[in-house]
Parts: sequence; C-alpha cells; structure tokens
Amino acid sequence: MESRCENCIIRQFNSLRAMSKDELKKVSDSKTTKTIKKGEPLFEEGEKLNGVFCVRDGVSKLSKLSANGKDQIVKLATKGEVLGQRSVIAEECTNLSAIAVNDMEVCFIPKESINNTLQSNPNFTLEVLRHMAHDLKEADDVIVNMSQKTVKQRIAEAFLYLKNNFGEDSEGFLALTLSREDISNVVGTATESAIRVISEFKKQGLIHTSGKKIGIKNEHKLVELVEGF
Amino acid sequence: MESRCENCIIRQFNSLRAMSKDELKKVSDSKTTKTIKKGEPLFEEGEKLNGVFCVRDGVSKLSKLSANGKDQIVKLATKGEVLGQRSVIAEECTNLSAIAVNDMEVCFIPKESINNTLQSNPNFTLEVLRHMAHDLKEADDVIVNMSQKTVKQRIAEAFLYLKNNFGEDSEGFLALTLSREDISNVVGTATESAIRVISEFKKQGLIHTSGKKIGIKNEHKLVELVEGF
DNA sequence: TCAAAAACCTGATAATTGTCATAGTATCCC
DNA sequence: GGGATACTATGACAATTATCAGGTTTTTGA
Repeated sequence: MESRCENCIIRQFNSLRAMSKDELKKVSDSKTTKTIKKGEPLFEEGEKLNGVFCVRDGVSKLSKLSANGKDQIVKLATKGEVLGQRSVIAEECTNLSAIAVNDMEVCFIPKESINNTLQSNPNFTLEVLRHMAHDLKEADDVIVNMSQKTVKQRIAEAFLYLKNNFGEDSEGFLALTLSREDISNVVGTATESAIRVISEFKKQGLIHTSGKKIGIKNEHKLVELVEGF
Repeated sequence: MESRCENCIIRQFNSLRAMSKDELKKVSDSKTTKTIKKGEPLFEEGEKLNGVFCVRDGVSKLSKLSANGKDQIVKLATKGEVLGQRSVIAEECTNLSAIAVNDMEVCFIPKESINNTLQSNPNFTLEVLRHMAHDLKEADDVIVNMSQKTVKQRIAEAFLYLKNNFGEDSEGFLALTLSREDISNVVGTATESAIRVISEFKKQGLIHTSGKKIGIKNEHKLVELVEGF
C-alpha cells in the first residue's frame, strides 16, 4: 500500500497539489502510512501534533468533548482531506479529537515538511488559506443551523449531507453508516431524541432503515423540512 | 482622521503587520476611510466584496439570516480586526452581513492590494492563515457551546465574553452595550427568553442593570454556571 | 417637546427537547 | 454457541425554550 505522494491521486483534492515536485518528494520521503481501525483515534483533543494526516481512505469524525460529557461532532473528514493543519499552523494543541468512523488509511506528514513549504511557497500557503476560508464558512453555517433549526430539521439536513457527501450504496442506503449516537452527536441532541425523530421519519415515509443503515426515500420532503416547509 | 497605514497603530493587531513598507505604502494610497453610523451595514450577506475593511474604531456584528427570519450573530469584530478577508480570499460572495453596533470608523482596502501581497509575500499569507486558523478554532468552540449548553449558560458566557473582550466602563458596566435582541441573536434564542434570563440573573445578584446597560456583579458564580456548577 | 416608534418586560401557555427507566435486538469475543 | 456488552427503541415524565399577548419604559425624530 506504500506509494509516492507524487503519484497519489488523493493529492488532487487537497492543498498538496500546490506543492512543487521537489517539495512533494521531500514530503513523500518523510511521510509514514498508517492504518487506523474503526473506533481508534488519529489524535485526541489537547494533544500536540507534530504533523498532519492526509486521509487516503475511510472517514474520521472530528469532535470536541463538552462540559456535560457529550461529544459534539464538528466535521466528518473523508478521502482527500488533511487533518491537523490548524494546530500545526497555529502551533497549538488540537482542539478536536479525530476518531475513525470506519477503517482508515492515512498518511502522516511531519510538520517540518509542511512548515518549510508554507514559508517558501506562497502558492501552497494560499491554497491552504483558501481551504481554511472554506472550512470557516462552513463552520459559520453550522453555527446558524445549530442555533436556529429544530432537531428534526438538523437531522433531516444531516441525512441530506450524508447523501451528498458520501453517496448511497447499491441498495439505496447511505454509504456512510453512523451509529444513532454519532448522529445525535452531529446534530447536538440526546441520543433518544435522535432515535425518536428517526422513527418518526420512518413512519412518515421519508426514510427507510435496516439495522443501523438508513436510506432516503423522499428527498424532496426532507429538503422542504429543512427549509421550514 | 485620514492617516497613513504605515503609522497606524491598529495594524499591530492584525495581519497587516506582516506587510513590507512598500506594500503598506500601496495599501495606504489605495485605501479609503469611511464612517459608518450605528445600525448601518458595512456589507450585507450575499454581496460581492471588492476589498476588506479594517476596523479602526467601533464594533461590528457579523450575522447571518436564518430560514426562520432571525439573525444569528456569529462574531463581534472590534478595533484591529479585518472583515471580509474570507470572501476576498475565496473569491466568493460574503456569507455574513456586517452591521455597526455603534458608530464606526473603518478603512476600506481594495482587494487588489491584498491579493498582490498574498501572492508575493509568504509571510503575509502565513500571518493571514494563522489568524484564520484561530477564527476557525473559535468557530468550533461556538458550535459546541450552541449545541451543548443551555440558554442560561450561553448568556452567562456571553457576558463574560463581553467583559473580557470589551471591558467595563468607569461605573462597572460592560463597555459594549448590546440590545436585548442582539444578545438573544448572539446566543441563539428568543428575545423574550434572553430577557427572562437577564431578569433572573439580576434577581440572583449575578448582574445589575441600568437601562440596557449590564454590569457583572458576581463573576465567579457566572463562571460556575457556564461550567455547569 | 411631545407623539410615535422601538425596545423592554412579564404572564400564560404550548411546543420542543432532555432524562430516566426498561426492554428488545444486534454484535462481539472467548 | 452462548453470554456479556453495546446499541436501538419506546414510554412516561420533567425541564427547557418558544410563542403569543399584554403591558411599561425608553428612545427617536418631527
């Protein structure tokens, strides 16, 4: 599974594409590939990172523990995304934990390679900056959703998000299967509340389920619900 | 009130400090100074910005209109902060409106000066990146607070935030006075709910008020409340 | 200055959401 | 295979928060 960054297709999706050949070579020489099993952490809140993780396969949830003991999932990161950039750039401990939602394959890139390139290649820095600008915009949207939408609306939105970003399997179920608890941690509600809403959606024919798998049956109605009828 | 960026102290607080003298000269030549009255917008959601705003005096609320017709205030920007960076960098329309909370004085810097420097001065780009990394971290914290804390906790936190970031006046009131509606838009709740909580805090001796002015009486208790006792 | 408008406040009530308890179901691991 | 463990599900109830309706006070502007 080991391979060279220069040839890695994943790179197309993230800021690393702005690196020069020489820079990529250095990154490739210093990187290590890791396999993370479902449920295991890439890193945990408060840790000091000495590099970033480039996701080659699988999905990671980025979450933060709140005072009441519940995790809030802030983002789901998939193939092509780079994790830990923020702490490396700001030279701070991470404010988030990254835990594998399913089995993952990631490349660990030591911060030195990143920092050197940040200081010497303005194109790369600008590319990272653009990505972060995008993330910040998304974060703002999440803030608004969290505070202004009902649990029902947030769950409906979460399902649409999962469909748009991770797609569906051959049987029409959402390709990324989250536990009910993870779903409740994404939308910021009690697990029981999330389960209740899911049951209700099922009764209303908006979704269908099979075990923990969830399939969208009436996307239009879900969209309407999110918009507020 | 017109002055040269090279001599502007405000600059010390934002990314502009990473600019070279030549770059600053160009910025200074192209900038215009504007006065914005309380309640007037610097820019509105969906607008295309052709520059950024450097706040010299006053405070602006950055907000987003949600589907239910209520504004959510995402951030309060004060002296030294640069607004509109994100849209200029990502070359997108703004996702937020910026409205003056009190009378403001701002410098408008056309995007060309910014973009040129971004492409040629890695130090500047890196500085902007660091700022944005910081903003993103704060946004994550807000997400967690919004979804996991009660209205009481969020209001208590808002008061502490106002004290720490804007200070108090000579009589012990918070220096930045927000309307009850603005407070409710910061914490994401109904105005009546916010008012009720404020009345309760007053009864409990946590704060005192005079008109719309609010003063913190028992900071310790407020902190405890935020932490969850 | 005075009337209109806006902002503030409170009560009553309804809707939403959380908590606790309990039971069924799936999953894991030896 | 079977028992322990985790996850899903639902009911009953309590707490939180929103909404509506009405007042009062403050601010604004002609």
